[in-house]
Amino acid sequence: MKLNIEKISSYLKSHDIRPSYQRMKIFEYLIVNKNHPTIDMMYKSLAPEIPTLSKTTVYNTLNLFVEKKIAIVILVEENETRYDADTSIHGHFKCDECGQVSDLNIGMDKINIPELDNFQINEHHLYFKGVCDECLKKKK
Amino acid sequence: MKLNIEKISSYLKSHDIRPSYQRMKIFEYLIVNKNHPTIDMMYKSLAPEIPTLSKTTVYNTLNLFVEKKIAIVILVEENETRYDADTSIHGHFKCDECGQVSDLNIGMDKINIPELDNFQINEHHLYFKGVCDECLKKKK
DNA sequence: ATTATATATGAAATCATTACAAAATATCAA
DNA sequence: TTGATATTTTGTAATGATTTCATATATAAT
Repeated sequence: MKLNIEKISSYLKSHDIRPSYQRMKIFEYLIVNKNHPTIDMMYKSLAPEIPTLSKTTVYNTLNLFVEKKIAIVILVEENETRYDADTSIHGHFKCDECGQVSDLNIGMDKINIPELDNFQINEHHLYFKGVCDECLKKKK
Repeated sequence: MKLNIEKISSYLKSHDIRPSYQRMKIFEYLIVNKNHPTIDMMYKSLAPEIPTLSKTTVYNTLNLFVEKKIAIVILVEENETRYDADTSIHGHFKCDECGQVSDLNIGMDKINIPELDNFQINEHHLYFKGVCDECLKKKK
């Protein structure tokens, strides 16, 4: 997706979200950074640019994005929630050393689970935790 | 694993955990129920039997179990943590209707992820959310 | 028995998230 | 443009899960 304002605006509109300034900046943050941020990361990053920004607005906006299905919740930690504007089915890896969360290209179609044959599946979640190759190199 | 006290006691000891009454009852709860409980579920279930039980003890005990690797943390909800005494690699399904969390037999070996070739993987997490077959029948 | 160590307990603190009411902003009809 | 109305944003207070901490209790060692 391109980054210009009009693209973001029409993308939000097409998902029944009125494109306010805050909503556009928050959505832009997600697609530019692709870093699976926490609420606090987004707030800290955008606050200088939007001095009146309230953390509540970040919460409200992300809840709206999830409800309208243009973002998903990612749980890789016990104490905080992360978000991703990539709603396609894919996995994640969290490095316990550098803290980065990266994407994994995993089509869930590869995984066949007979136990779920008669189940209705709404959400797919796959993630790993460990140490990434960069951090492994540094540790040597 | 058998359920008798001595088996539990020696299992805890073999993992460097002193088998106090509370610890044994909490571990017994996990392997008898296999229901991936929250702290509150364990506390409410055991409190009548152990009137002096404190919720802090349940927290402390589960943190100890996880540290000593005889239990794992399961994240399927944003607001609460669940636990499982089955530490083998497997997946979970949470039904949004009845709330039950069930096990899935998924060897992660089936999933080959080239992106992680040079990564050290410590934890594997796979879960799905949706509606189970029982609840689908009831809805018709 | 006595002392030392480990564990359990409950109250208070912490921290992410939500609820709520008021202020600010945008939309729309005239 | 103006005013009326609905929507969004904001800040504070409330909520709820989890942790901290000091004390009490139980267990182990001498």
